[in-house]
Order: sequence, then C-alpha cells, then structure tokens
Amino acid sequence: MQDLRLTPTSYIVLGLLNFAGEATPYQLKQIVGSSIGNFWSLQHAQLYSEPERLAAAGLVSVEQEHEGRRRKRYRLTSAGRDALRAWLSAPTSEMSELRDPGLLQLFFGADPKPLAEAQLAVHRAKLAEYERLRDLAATRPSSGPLLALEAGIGHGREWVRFWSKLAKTGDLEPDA
Amino acid sequence: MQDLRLTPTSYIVLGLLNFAGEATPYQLKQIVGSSIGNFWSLQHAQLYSEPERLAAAGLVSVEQEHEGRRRKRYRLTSAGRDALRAWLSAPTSEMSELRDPGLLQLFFGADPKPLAEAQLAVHRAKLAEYERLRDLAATRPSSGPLLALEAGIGHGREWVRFWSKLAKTGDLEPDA
DNA sequence: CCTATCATGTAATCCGTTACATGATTAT
DNA sequence: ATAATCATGTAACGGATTACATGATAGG
Repeated sequence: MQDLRLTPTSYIVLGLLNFAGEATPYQLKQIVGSSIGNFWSLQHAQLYSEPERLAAAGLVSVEQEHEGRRRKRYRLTSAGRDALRAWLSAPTSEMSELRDPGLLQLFFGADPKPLAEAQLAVHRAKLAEYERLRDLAATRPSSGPLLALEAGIGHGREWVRFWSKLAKTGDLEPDA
Repeated sequence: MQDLRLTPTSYIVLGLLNFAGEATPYQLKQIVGSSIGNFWSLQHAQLYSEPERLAAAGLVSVEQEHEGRRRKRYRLTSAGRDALRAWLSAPTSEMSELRDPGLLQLFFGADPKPLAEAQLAVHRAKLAEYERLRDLAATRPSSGPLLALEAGIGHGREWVRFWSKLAKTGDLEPDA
C-alpha cells in the first residue's frame, strides 16, 4: 500500500476497469486495442505491470485463479474509484506536444515532397479507419469515446490537408 | 565507438548541431527553447547526456575547455553528418498518436464543459504564440522550421475549434 | 557584500520498451 | 500429431524525468 505517482497509463487502467467491472491483463489489452488504443496505445507488458503497481497502492484488488491458467483478475477498489473520480473532476490544463516524427524530419530540412507523400498515405488510412469507427458506432448519445474519436478525425483531416498541400508543390500556399 | 539506437532525441541533437556548427549543452537548450521546443520539447538533462551518447558512437566530437567553466563543445563528425543525412532522406511512415491528456479525460467521461474551457484557454494561448512566431519570422523562403510552425498552427486551430464547440453546449453539433 | 538567479552538470529513479519464455488452442 | 498462432506472463534494458549540487553573475 505504498504511495506512487499516477501516470496517464495508471488512469487508463483505472478507467478501463471502471468500464469493464473486472478484467485480466489480456482483456485489458483487447479493450485498449478496440477503443482508446487509437489515440493512446500501450505496450501489452504495461497492462501486466501497471495493475500490479496500482494494487500495491491499494487502488485495485487482485484475485488469482487457482486452476487452469492462473489468470489474475483486477477490479477497482473504492480508493481506486475515488482516484479516478478525482482525476476526472479536475480538468487538466496540460497540453500535448505534436511530437510527430514526420514533422521532425520536415523541420530539419527533409525534402518535403516525398516526405509528404509517405505521410499522406498513412494519415489517409488512419483517417479512413477513424471515420469507419465513427459511422459504426453511430450511437445517439455522444459518449466520451465518441467525442475523442471526433477529435481524432479532426486532427486526421488537418494532417491530410497539411501534407496534401506539401505533396503538390513541396510548399504551402503555392502563390497567393 | 559503440553501436546504439538513434532516437528522435538523437536526431534533434544532430540536427541542431548541424544548424549551429558547434554548441555546448546549454546553447543547445537555448536553441531548442526558441525553435523546435515548440512542438518537441526536451529535458535539459537530455542535452547533456545525449551528446555523450552520440560521442560514444562517433557521431559528434567533444572538446572541453580547460579554464573557467569547463564547458564541453560538441560538433558533428562526418559520420554524424552522414547519419543525419541518411535519416533525412528516408521519409518516415511513422505516425504520432494524439496522446493528449485532456482527450484522455474526455474519453473516460469527464464533464466536457469545464474541461473544454480549461483546454481552450491553453490552446488559444499556444496558438497565439505560434502565430506571433510565424509573423515574426516572415521570411520568404519557407524553411523547415517555418513549415513545422504552419503545421503547429493548423493543429492549434483544430484544437480551438474542437474545444470551442464542446465549451458551448458540452457536445458537438448541437443539432444538425 | 550578500543573495537570488542563471548556468552547468551529475546522480538516482522509474516508466516504457524490448526480449524472452511457456502454456493453451486451433488448423492441417 | 505437429506446427503455428494465440494467450499469458516475467525479466532485462535503456531513455527520460526528477532531484540534487555547485560554480558564476548580476542586482540590491
């Protein structure tokens, strides 16, 4: 029951357990893949180590199977639910940085056209996937996941816009 | 002269040294702050350790002052220049993820309105700073840094759009 | 002069990635 | 049956963040 810093990874695990009720690391991995993994992916090993960390802090409880695969099933404790709620009700003012590898190459002088073509391909694919997911989950009440998806689509479109312009002439605003 | 993996941080150091000719870690820190730090920031300690790593790999050379502050000045070796050029001429297809803390809270069910207001404030400020920088550096030939800045502006605007909508009604597309 | 801040650097910690390893299932 | 893939987990490594620490410079 020791004190530790809660990272984004921690809140992802807490949040997913809150959705799922209880889950094994492997189930968490599956849930991540089909939901939040689209804009915040995790290494599967983290889904084994992070719940242990959280258990050490008393935020989740463990229960290990005794027969067959001795899976570990985790669920939130009330302390865990509190921690999650506290985090959710304190709007963050943190901002993410772009930290985009392609942008890094562009910054340091890579030839814009071929770079733009490569980036355009992957961003178009990703955008298509986002839009497919959105249409698929055409639920009326806009849930958190759906809103996040909309954000992803917006940024995907922005990337496509940006790299498209560069792919044409190797520059923005050809003349204007 | 051992083999090591080159990370984005490595290329940032290589790229900056290529710009600057030579630099001490502290100078690197300053350059980062006024240029690439806007969309890919580094801990200052990394600007001390990373050049050492690169020196061990023979990509940069070190020269230490003997008097006063015994600063270390780094510069690219020809191997370093080659590594940088190789990286720049192989357009990456990697994509960054959003990995945005605010989006994470939204995903997991935070109340959209207060969150949107908090995010809007910081994104507006950041956007204003980007635009100021762009106007300030109104150089005709669009350099890599300038193009990167344009990307930052595009995404900044997208964030402002997104959070603005949420700030109003707590939802997107109020009715449509 | 003294103190606060800037400049410069090292050390410790820790999270995240990568690699390794093995027990179940499914396909052929 | 046997190979291949899926499921499940641990261990090792390394880069990034955080904390610590001290030498210079400027301001009062």
